[in-house]
Amino acid sequence: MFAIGQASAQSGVNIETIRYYEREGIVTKPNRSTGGRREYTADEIARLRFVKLCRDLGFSVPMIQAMLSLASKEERPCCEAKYMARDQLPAVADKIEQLTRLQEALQKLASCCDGQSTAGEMAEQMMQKAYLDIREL
Amino acid sequence: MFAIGQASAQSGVNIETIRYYEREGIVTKPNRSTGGRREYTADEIARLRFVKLCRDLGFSVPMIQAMLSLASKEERPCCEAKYMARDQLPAVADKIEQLTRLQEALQKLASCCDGQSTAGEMAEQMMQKAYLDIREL
DNA sequence: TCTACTACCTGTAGTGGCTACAGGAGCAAC
DNA sequence: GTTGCTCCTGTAGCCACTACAGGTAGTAGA
Repeated sequence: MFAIGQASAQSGVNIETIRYYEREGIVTKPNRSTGGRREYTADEIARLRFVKLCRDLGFSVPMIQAMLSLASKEERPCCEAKYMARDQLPAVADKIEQLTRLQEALQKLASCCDGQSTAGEMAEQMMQKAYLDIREL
Repeated sequence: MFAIGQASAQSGVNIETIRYYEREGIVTKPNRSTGGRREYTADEIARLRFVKLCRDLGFSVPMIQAMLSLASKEERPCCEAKYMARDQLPAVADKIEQLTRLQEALQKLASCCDGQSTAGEMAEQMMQKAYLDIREL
């Protein structure tokens, strides 16, 4: 069992944010000690980490709740979870694709600079290229 | 030249949000018509699209401003832009890696279901696996 | 030219997702 | 038992939007 401070350190989620997630029902309420303090299991901490990961990746809370519900032990038809997972996949694939384009633009910018021309000129070219790529999506 | 409604439709950024970005200095002020209406160039719309893309990908506004400043025409030493681009790259690479893990977990969930066991059992296994992966980061 | 309608304007208030702070309580070590 | 840390609840504030109110520009038809 871990106190909220340990859960925060292990998950990377701010203590205040953990309590906020609990208030909002984004994560389940943990057990309490006799003194009224929250006690987290390793699994609960893993879920916090999962929420943080998804938030950092730009997913909305309702979307994260949908993904977490896939991991719930409720008896629901298998096909439902399958379709829910499939619903999330295009969004994930889109994000990966867009990030890859951004990465390429930044890599070019970081590598092609010859120390002669100004950064503005180089960056302008690269970012124009990135804009064009994005415009084609 | 495009009106704000067209800029919104082409960039996917809400009209109110475009005005907010202008107020906050996140994008430059566009020219105005004689009647005082905003008029956007294709390039300004591309920048709006770029901001939206980055926000959707979970980047903060200051980070996006840093990336946009790479594309500014200011005279600044080339190496500075290069280092700025290099600063952004690890964050982008991290996001791609984490999204790829998430994608794998969801793909397994979407494909391995045999229609016999409950979704809860399957998803629990998959998500436990995903949690373990994340824990190792 | 008048009227109706739509898209735009400024300004302000509200929302989602946190984050910080106030004031107090649990608990371990000395 | 008191010092010092971590925790508690509750509330207020911040960032990044989003919605709404009340009014103006521009356009199209009678």
